[in-house]
Amino acid sequence: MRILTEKFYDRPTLEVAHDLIGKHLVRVLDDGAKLSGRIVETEAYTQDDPAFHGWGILDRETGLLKPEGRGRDLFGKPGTAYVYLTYGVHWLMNVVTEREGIGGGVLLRAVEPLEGIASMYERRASARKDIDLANGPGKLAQAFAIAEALHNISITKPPLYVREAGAGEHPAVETSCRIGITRAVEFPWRFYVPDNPYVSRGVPSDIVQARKRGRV
DNA sequence: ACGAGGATGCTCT
DNA sequence: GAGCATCCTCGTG
Repeated sequence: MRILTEKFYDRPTLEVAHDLIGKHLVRVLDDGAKLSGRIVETEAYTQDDPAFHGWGILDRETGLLKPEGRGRDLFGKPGTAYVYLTYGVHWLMNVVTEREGIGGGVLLRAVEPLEGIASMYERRASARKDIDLANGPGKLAQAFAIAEALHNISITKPPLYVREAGAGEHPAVETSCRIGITRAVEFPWRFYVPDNPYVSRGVPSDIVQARKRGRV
């Protein structure tokens, strides 16, 4: 099955986020063991998006990029990994999108494990069922041994890449607002496979905020 | 079934 | 010093 090339990621971020659903994320460990999973949930982040890590990198007056800052690498080459630590505890993985110089990223939020499941359980101590292995962005990274060392590497070849799915694997895709954010909560930029049990249990942030308001 | 709270370190629209 | 693109555990029903 074909590996997605740089060209796939060199497109509008929302299209990439949508089209990644159903594809297979593949990780080859140092010992050669292969892990894979079907992508069932993604989120898009663009340079015109206040929730984007690179939001402050682009100077809106001059159009120039600041040289420093965490989100700088989101303006780099499409098809590279953007891996960062959140809450001081969990690694999260994005795929860089859009041509070099334009900011964009797709957060991989959940996969349905396919290969290397026993290996995933070794790193996911609290997982009781396959569903718990990678149904969230932090869990996914842990199951697939994705951390700082893979930041900024190309994801068009081992040890990390995405491949086409088999014929007939074209799941339905639904959208919602994104999960776990406080800015631009109304952007409907989360993509997921409806009724798939491997999708994360998170509640979209627009709903979370509406509930909060209702309680006051 | 929820909901609350803690962990833990990096970044700073 | 606050705020995280989160996850886990331990309460109460």
